[in-house]
Amino acid sequence: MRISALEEYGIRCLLALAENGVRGQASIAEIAEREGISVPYASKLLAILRKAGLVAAVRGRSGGFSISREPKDINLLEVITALGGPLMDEEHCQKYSGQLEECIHTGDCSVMNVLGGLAGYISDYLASNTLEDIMSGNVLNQAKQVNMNEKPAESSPRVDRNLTVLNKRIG
Amino acid sequence: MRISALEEYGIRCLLALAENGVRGQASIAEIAEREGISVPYASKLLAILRKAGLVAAVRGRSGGFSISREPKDINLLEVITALGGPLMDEEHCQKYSGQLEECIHTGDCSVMNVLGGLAGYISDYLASNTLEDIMSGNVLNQAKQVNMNEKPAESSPRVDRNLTVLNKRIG
DNA sequence: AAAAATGTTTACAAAATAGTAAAGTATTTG
DNA sequence: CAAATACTTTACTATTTTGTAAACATTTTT
Repeated sequence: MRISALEEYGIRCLLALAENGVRGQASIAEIAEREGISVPYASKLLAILRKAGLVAAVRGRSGGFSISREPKDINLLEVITALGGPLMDEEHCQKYSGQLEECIHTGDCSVMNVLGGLAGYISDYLASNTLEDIMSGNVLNQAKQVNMNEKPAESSPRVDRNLTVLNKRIG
Repeated sequence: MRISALEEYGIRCLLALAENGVRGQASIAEIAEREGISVPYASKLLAILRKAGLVAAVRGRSGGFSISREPKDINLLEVITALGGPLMDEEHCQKYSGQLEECIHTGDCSVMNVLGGLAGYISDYLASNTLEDIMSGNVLNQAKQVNMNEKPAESSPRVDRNLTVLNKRIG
């Protein structure tokens, strides 16, 4: 489970454009140099971002790329999804249930419960951070779990529990 | 950003052994059949889990694998780390700062702030869920953010904020 | 209109991951 | 001790991801 190269560089390139503002413009060559990646790779990256509607391109001699929305209106979930697809798609079970016809953990699938929960958890984090947050250093730091109740007794393993997570913006 | 195949199947195989209990034993062939994967692939998978100390192997005619600790004492962070490495290692910046000598976003790196925060966030989730939690369907569901304060004014972008995240165990 | 600058597309090469195959080592059973 | 069973290791193939290259299309400038 890792951040892919495309995701990492995509965020960086988008931030570079975001700092230029919606009106500003930068060429592929400029972005590539600034981020230290090759021009062809930057081309590929920016094409993906353009098709996702995150940046706008102008061709021709005085062309270039600009960010298509204000940084505060672009969150990381949209960016990551554009660059690396969803964290967990519909085909996940079909793909990872092995070679059996139907998922062996059919019905109440415990693995899906925890991995689906993880995906939702991550999505929440990503959706909560905009490009503007990142630029201003105002991002969600990792959750610090306090008031973590002890595990429920074995005799009643399905008791619902609440636990408060204290998040703090770092700056 | 995805769950890798090794991680997915590794969790499943480990769960299969966990359901057998610390005393129980299962052969590669049995596990492979149960999970619908090939015997060679299950071999590779279980070898990784053994080297990580998560399962114990007994050779010979009446050999097989067993889980080396109680399910309540094995959390997902350990499993995921064993199967797919850490979410973000020390070389991350070196690897993804492009071809420049030093990271272009040196010092106060905004990208690292948000991605490091994400990694910590995910680690917290994984560390909070044990194999026993998964087996009993007692896993953390995705965070549902309530009391989300509005963004700070542009004039004071670095104001710290707290936001309460309500997590709920599903069952 | 020609040339230069710039984005677009397609194809290809390299590296990492996923999955398979086979030969080897250890233990039990008769 | 010999054969059967089961884990171990190494090597290999296939697929996906990463990154590069080159030809193409569009706009501006002269």
